[in-house]
Amino acid sequence: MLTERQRMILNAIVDDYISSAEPVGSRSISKRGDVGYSPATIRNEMADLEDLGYLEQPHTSAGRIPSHKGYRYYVDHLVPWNSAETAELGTIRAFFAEKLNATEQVIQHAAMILSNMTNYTSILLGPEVFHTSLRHFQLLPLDDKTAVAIIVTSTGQVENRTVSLPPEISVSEMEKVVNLLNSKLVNVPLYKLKSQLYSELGEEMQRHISHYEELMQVLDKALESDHDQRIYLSGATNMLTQPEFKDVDKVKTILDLLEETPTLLKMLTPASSEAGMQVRIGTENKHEAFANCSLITATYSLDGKPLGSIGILGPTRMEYARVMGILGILSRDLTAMLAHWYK
Amino acid sequence: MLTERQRMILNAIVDDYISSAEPVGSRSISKRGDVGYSPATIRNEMADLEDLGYLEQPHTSAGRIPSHKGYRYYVDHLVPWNSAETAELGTIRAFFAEKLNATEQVIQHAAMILSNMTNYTSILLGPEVFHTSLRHFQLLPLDDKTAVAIIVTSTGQVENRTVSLPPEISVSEMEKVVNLLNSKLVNVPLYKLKSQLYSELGEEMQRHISHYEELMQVLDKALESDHDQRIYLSGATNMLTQPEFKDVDKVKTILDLLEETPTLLKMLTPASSEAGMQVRIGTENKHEAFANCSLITATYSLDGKPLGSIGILGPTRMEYARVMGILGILSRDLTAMLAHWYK
DNA sequence: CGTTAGCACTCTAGTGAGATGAGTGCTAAC
DNA sequence: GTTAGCACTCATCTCACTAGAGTGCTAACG
Repeated sequence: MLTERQRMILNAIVDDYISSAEPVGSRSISKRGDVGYSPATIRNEMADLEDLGYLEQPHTSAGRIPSHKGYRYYVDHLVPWNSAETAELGTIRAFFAEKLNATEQVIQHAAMILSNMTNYTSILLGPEVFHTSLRHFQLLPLDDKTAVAIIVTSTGQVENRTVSLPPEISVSEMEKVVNLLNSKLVNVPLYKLKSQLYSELGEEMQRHISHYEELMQVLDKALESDHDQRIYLSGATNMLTQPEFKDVDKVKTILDLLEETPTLLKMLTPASSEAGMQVRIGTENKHEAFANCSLITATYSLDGKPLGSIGILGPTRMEYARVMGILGILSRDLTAMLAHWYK
Repeated sequence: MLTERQRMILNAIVDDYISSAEPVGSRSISKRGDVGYSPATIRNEMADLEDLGYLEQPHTSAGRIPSHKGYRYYVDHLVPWNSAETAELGTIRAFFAEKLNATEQVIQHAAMILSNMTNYTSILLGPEVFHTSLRHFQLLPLDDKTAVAIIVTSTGQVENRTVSLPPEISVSEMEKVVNLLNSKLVNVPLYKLKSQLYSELGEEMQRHISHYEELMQVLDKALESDHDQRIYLSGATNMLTQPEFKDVDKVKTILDLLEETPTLLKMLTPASSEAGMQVRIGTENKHEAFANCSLITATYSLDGKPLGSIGILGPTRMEYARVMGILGILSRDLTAMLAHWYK
């Protein structure tokens, strides 16, 4: 349990370090004014805080920097929550006022806005297709061997994939099946699509249609969602501006990881399942390359169900208060917009 | 006009510098063996080559490095063309053997292969949609206010965009129009779509359909291609491995530019119009941030018309021979594949 | 007893003076 | 025409030294 004074000092140190990226000494804290003690007193407290594990010393004669535990305490107990609200609200409201009309574009645009506002890297997880339902299915022949399968979801997203057609199946048969699908499977959630295909339609199709096996293979391929979630990344190069990443090699491994969709998915998906804001500091992220990074995530939802998440990746020395404020507003607004959109 | 010996020496210097990134001295060239002269002789020639503008000296007591003019000469006259062929052919052939079946996926995958093979950054320009034609158009209502417009091109690419519907237009009218479009505009090149819409169908529609104005606005919006070319970037972070870009600030501006689609388009489009391979060295690229970069581009085509281009961006000290070899093979194979695909 | 001033101590970062060595340009000899 | 030899240049490395920031401890103060 920390004393009030210790909390003040810890808060001051984290604040200072966030904006300067330099170890902070007792004198500079004393001079800030909000902690009315002499450097000597502060030094004593700092020594205690270090013993408790909240601070670290790069070397004997340097100031202190927050440890992971220190950041965690700061985030959990000290972050001045509402500080960002007023300042940033304008930009975000202006963004939503633009009323872009495709979900995908909104998200993509939001990623850009986020990274520009924060100067960190933003990672947005698009609406989870699994939670949306089928609006329309279509199979469009390109030539005698191939066709494009188009799936439109209830949120207006369009997925398409090219499939090759077995020569045994005639065009008219194909059409029959597509019509059947559209009449029976519309409004079925995407993740149930395949199972319903077999359970509800299997029998009927087997009766009316020859080459059942081959046809099912085609449909299987067509309904398979290769990327069930889309990832939007923006401002990855902002990593390079952080002094702690001036070492090119380290930043290379981070940027490389950011190019890998599976890695990002793995980082964001746990957060997307439960609502609210989550902060993962340093090694709390699985990947050791992110040991010096923090990831703040929030979710947006439709009908109370979390649909996707928005995240900001930055150094552990991140402007937590500001970023959390911005993310909070954006996720609320995004949720509100989606609700308004799809009633 | 360079003497044979000068060419040999220039060639040796560029080769050496490409692999070492260090200024190369007379002694090391003499020791290579392929130039059978003493360091002193080579020094004399090097001084001449510097006077002629092919070489540069970072400072008096350093070796020489190739100037832009030197690289240009190397690329134009000295590149050992066929050296790469045999070595790299395997990987590329294996790639095409996989027979991915959607143009888009092939290109995207090709970008990855390229950047992995070369350790540079690859920039691919997707098939220019303008040169393809309409296969199918569809307008799919989402709710009473919005609809998804879907355009399928002759190469199987699917474009989609959300449009908002004016309340005056009824669904049945909408359907009539879409049917009309499909019967009249299929196989029309995309870039002629809008003009044909007005010239061929305008009159007829005006006769049969009320709310002509509003409807045309919707169609205008639906047929507008926001990105008529898609850009695929891969291996941007490979820039970070080059010793000349160890300065984080410089590499930041480069990576930032690479995130801007318009910049990339501007860099690649001139190259995509004329067939063959192009090398732009250093300041030959418009952007001053690319003063230390070279861009090698090749085009792939369909029916003899260049469709798009593939490019490799690296430091001026690039492995020209290898990259040009790889690009040559890949562009030929890509062309062959497209030809085979769409007959 | 909590707080503060003072002081010795530690350690990093920066500076400047050699020393090193790679590489050149020139001259003279082969 | 080619090469060996040599003086010269200049970046880089090393090392010692200094300055400065910051600490920990002790003793004094209210």
